[in-house]
Amino acid sequence: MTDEKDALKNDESKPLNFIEQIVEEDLKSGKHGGRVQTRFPPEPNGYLHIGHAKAICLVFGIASEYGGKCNLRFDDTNPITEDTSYVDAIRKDIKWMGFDWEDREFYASDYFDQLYEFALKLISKGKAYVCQLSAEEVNATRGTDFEPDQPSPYRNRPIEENLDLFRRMKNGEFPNDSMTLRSKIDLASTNMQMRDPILYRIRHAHHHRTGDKWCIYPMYDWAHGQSDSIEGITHSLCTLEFVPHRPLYEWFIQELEIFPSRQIEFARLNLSYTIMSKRKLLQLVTEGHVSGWDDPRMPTLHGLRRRGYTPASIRAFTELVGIAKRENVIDVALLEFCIREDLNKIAPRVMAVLNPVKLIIDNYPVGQTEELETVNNPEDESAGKRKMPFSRELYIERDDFMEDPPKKYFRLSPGSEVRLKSAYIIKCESVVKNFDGLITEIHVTYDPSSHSGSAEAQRKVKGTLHWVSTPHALDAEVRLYDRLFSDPDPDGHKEQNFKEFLNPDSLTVLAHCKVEPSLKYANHLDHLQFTRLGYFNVDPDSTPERLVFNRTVGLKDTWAKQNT
RNA sequence: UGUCCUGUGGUGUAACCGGCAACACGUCUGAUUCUGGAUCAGAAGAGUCCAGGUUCGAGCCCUGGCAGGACAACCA
Repeated sequence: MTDEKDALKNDESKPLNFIEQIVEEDLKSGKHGGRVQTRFPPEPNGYLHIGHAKAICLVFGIASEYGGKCNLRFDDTNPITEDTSYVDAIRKDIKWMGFDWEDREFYASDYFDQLYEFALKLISKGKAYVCQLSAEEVNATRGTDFEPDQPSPYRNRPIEENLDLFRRMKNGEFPNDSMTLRSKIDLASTNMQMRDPILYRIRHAHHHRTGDKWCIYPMYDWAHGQSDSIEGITHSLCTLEFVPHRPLYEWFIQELEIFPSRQIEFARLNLSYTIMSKRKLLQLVTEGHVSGWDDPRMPTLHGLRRRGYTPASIRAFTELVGIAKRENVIDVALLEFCIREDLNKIAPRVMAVLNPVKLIIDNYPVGQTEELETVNNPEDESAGKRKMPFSRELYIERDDFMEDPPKKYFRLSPGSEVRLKSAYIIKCESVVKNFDGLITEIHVTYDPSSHSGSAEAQRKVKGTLHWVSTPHALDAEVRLYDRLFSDPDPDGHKEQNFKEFLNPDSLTVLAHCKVEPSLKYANHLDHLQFTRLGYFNVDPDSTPERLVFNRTVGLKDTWAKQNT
């Protein structure tokens, strides 16, 4: 991991993204004494997804690239949506991605006391007031783009009274929603965020960390920037939707005279055919469209992990998508490219027949079995070899045989010769069909001198087929996942509409898959490549009695064109 | 009808102090046959949102438009 980062840093040909440029300028000018400190600030109200992975790689990456540190800080200011189960899931995901926040695990709720003191300071300066308007009433005072808001009747409440009321708010003397603390900024600002934003609301709710200590909770704007300052964050990286909040972020820093963290925004990741909105993902879970946050079809890190994605492939992906400020939609094909590229190197090749048809070798002795050696991974010699049982009856893929083949069909057909992977060259002699005309047996003869690896075996044949020995084959269940949504941009649709694009065929279970016997106790194997079917992992529910495999990603779909 | 952000091949990201628009994915073509849908070789595809201006020279600087996005939660 560290080596990888160092290599990146030393790669002069790699252009700097705009954030790296900012950091380097700051370093050059000696800002903050050359210190770089970032943070990853998730709200524990959902699972992390591939979009968060981009942010994680960015903030941890920037820190390590410039000799800094990155904190993990849970933005837990809203007790009614947050939960410790999410905290645990988020921690697990960041570790899985390969990043380490060491002992710097913080919580915005750690700063509630400090934040309260800050609020008292703001009130004392006459820059905040306790407002007793209801949410509806506040809305009614809102102006328009070119009309200022009407001032709250409580806007000019005396400082002492504000201090008293705010203390009593904190002490629980008032019911939920009865009053708020608002900052006093500029009701005519063209930036809506500056029109007396709310700092605190009353919530008599149990918090997953502070319990019942507090009944007033800070809003995002009041908590986030100040938490950055408290931690001495030098570069506070966030997504574009917070751009209009930056003036407020800076206003608080100036008024409170605290550490000047700088907020820098970048464009969030969007993936085609994929939903990233946490709210919508939650809906998929709660309404039962998926089995949970870790459903293999979910874009969550938990889902991707269960599906067989590797952290390295996701890191490579975030590197490829880059960092910029323009809205973007990344083609899922790029993510799939990254996982194929990774798995191609590490996944052992295994024989599996999805749609089997029997192949009988007429001149092979009845009852004989031999063990043939085959390489586990042609891309990686250190992966070693294994034995495959071979016998008179085999299964091959039904579409690897054609009775009446087109010109460039290089697989098996009447009279043609092909090689059985790691075994012998065979020649098709005849076929047996049932009443419906369906082929039930293919009869072939084999060339005993064409054993894989022998001198005679140098003879060229047109095609190579994968196979499994019928008496030795294991039954397995293979899950092929299609995309969850049929629309390229389901996230672009507002509100409920995204559900119209749910793909009813997103999960297909195929029984009757035949796999080679070496997979009986394959649970320890993380990744496999089933010949021509794609990359798979072993489902956590799999047992030796019931083998279940998830397809991580299919192989690149050019088979039809190659037709060989 | 406001403020802010952003406009570069199909997608994404580059292009130093203005100097022949590059890389990756995707697409296509060819080679290759013990599977590797890999690999190798090659091709097509943008003249940088538009219109002016400055300049020997503009994706980059200036002016004016246009388009897309964000912002009007007691969410973050």
